[in-house]
Amino acid sequence: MTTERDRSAAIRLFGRYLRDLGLPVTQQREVVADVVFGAAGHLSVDDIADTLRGCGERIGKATIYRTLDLLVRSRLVAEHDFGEGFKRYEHRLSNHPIHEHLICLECGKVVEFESNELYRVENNVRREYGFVPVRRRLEIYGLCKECHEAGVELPLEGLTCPIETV
Amino acid sequence: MTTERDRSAAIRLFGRYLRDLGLPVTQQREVVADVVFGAAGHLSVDDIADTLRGCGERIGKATIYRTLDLLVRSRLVAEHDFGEGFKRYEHRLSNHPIHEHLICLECGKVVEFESNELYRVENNVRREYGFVPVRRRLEIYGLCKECHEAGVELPLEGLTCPIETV
DNA sequence: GTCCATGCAAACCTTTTGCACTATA
DNA sequence: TATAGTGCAAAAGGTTTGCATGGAC
Repeated sequence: MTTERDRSAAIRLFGRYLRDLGLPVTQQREVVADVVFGAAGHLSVDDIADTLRGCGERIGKATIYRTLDLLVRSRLVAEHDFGEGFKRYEHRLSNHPIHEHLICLECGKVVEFESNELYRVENNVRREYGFVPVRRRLEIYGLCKECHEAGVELPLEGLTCPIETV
Repeated sequence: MTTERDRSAAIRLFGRYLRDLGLPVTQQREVVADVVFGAAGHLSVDDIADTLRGCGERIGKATIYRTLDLLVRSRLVAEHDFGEGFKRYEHRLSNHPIHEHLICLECGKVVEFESNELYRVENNVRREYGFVPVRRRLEIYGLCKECHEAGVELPLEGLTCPIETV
């Protein structure tokens, strides 16, 4: 969650970003940004549209998409694709601006975690492949603690013979 | 790349998978599978359709999508989303069935690499969060060796002030 | 002969775009 | 007042689905 102070500070930062680019700071942009900065989790565009509708704000989806594009460019917001067929958006105001995601295949819950090992991985690829890392994405899909403890089993649909032995 | 032997073995495995499920082994399914198993890289559906057209095969896209679904379910093929707006497919017959991807933001090249650190990461999340990992996805975006050596610089569009200091 | 697959086109879903109108600076 | 944004609806692009026909078993 975001504190009220972080939230308004973020909106001011977004305004600064827009002004630096010579773009107008419109009401719609501020309202969309406020929804994103004030939310805890990973919002879909529909989530944002629903929230706005709940507040009595009448903002078109095109404007939401266009504002999200600016928010992502400003790096105040991260865009995610968890394979659901649409994108999700998450502000980066937490104490852990760089984190990865655990996604439960049963209930869809997303847990965030940090991994220091990833820095080692990035150093390795830089050294071994000459590849210069800029950003990364690590998602681990599986069963969250609650689903696992509830005894959920995931059906394995693949070949009975593991392909590694082909 | 796949050897001719692996390729035909894979097609036989796919046939077995279909028969185990009581599904017909059709010509179209075998041809699509053959294209995927015979290709080196990460194929888009259009890549597959083009290859088929080049062979004089007249197979509808719906069939390609439906066959890819079966191939992915059989776990002989992996599905990827590199954020291009469409999926890519890669057979899993290599010597390194589990690998991650380095994706060049400049030229789009995809390099595969393996990371033992990831096992450690998975053990950590299991221990710390009670999360049971099933599959993972690690993609590192950046500049490949060639683009980096060619002096390519990526434009940074974000706020000048890093958000970590908000 | 019974299913199921195929191919085509239409539908679907998210995202993007064109355009007349409105608001910012 | 110039410039850019907004909202709506239409378009775009990848993927899925319905349905009549054809093929697998």
